[in-house]
Amino acid sequence: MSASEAIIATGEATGILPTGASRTPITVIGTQAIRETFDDLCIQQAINSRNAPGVTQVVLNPDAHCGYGAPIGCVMVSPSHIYPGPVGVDIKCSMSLLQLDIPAEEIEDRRVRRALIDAICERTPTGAGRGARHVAKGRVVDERLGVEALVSGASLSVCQQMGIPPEWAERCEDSAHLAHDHTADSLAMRLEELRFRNAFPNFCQKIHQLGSYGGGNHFGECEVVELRDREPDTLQAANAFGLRDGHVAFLSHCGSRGIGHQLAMGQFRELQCKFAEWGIPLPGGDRELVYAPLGSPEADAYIDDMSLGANFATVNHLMINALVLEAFQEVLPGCTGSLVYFISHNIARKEIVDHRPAWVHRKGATRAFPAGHHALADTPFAETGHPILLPGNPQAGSSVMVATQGAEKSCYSVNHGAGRRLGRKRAIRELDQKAVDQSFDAADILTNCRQYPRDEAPATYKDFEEVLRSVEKADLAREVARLRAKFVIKDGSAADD
DNA sequence: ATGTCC
Repeated sequence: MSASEAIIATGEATGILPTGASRTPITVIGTQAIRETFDDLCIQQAINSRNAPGVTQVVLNPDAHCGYGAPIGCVMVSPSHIYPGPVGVDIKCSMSLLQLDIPAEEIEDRRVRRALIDAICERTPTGAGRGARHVAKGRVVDERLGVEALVSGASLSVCQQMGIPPEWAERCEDSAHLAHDHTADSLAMRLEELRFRNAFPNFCQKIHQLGSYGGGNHFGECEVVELRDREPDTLQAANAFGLRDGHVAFLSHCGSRGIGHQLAMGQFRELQCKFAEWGIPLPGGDRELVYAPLGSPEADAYIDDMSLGANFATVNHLMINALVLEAFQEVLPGCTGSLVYFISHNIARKEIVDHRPAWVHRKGATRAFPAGHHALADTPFAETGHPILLPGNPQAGSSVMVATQGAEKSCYSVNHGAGRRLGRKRAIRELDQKAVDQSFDAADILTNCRQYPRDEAPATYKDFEEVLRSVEKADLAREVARLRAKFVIKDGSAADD
């Protein structure tokens, strides 16, 4: 039986995979059209993850596709083990949304939008590369403050020193990540140890990347908020989120940049060496699925490194939002902005699953706690559920959703976007540059790119409507607002040849 | 995702 034949559909929206008589099957979220997008390797990765030691549940989301060890677009739960691969190479890659008090009409004029693009690009660099690409009005963070950000995340002190409104920390899924022993001191010691071992060449250059987007699928996007409907539930959620219908908002997607990459790769390498040295069998024979039992020095080290990367990503996002707000204020003096939410889709968190604590690894998956969830008790979202930020593509729009009680079936998780349909190489080979650029022009969506990267064109992503239909039919979440793109900030250097 | 080949 081939891997894809192992999918058993149990309804319009969910399917299961048999993975052995005694285990809970994999939960698959997706309409039939979506399930057909899962290729054999993606399914095989899900099965390997499900059969891996200590794993009690795996959820495959509609945006799933092949990843490092585990599919991007999956949730893996373990009460006893931690898995670096199912967090991924970009630790705490996340979404954030800034609501501005600007009516949509004020940015209708293309010249205003062009000025905004320039003002934002002067502050927030895009692209990979050594350190932050030089930008005229970026913010330089020195070594001492960089260390403080890595160790304590978006603390009051860090926010104040970086010009981040401290109240934004309350609008974070997690504003700070602690060490394995729940202290920040151990994180500081771990960071010192890593630097002593020279695990961070060019540390200061990596710190300079605070406030930058990076490349690949990372982006900043100016949106107009369009509430889904005027039903009381939608209005209550929109109100709690601080969303304003018909007004401008700014959506950001980025992660922990070079430092998270260095931390993740270092962990993969070290654990793979230990598995080889000790002759431990690899789950599904895949070295990308190495793991560590909780309580072991290896697990402690991974949790610490993940937290360091996660704190960088958090401060990076908040600084980007502060810089974007500053750019808006330069072009449209007097405007104000407030953070709707900052939420990750590449992180492992300790949560309660089936009444006991477990590490929930979300790899290209978004936490989805509904109204009344115990973990939201002391947050602004206790009565509504927190905002779920899902990038679709600039032409289909992006979505703000909120979880329903049905999200329990997916370990309180949803997808993290549309998911890739075409591989990058194939997209570059098959898509016509002129057609891609003209499609943006026709939709009146401006970009900072001279040429929009073909491997990031909307056509390279799955049908966003079908993905959202999968989420709603499975009764995981409902849409609160659609975000309509007005301009995109992205690394366009690859398409420039 | 990534100092995308030190």
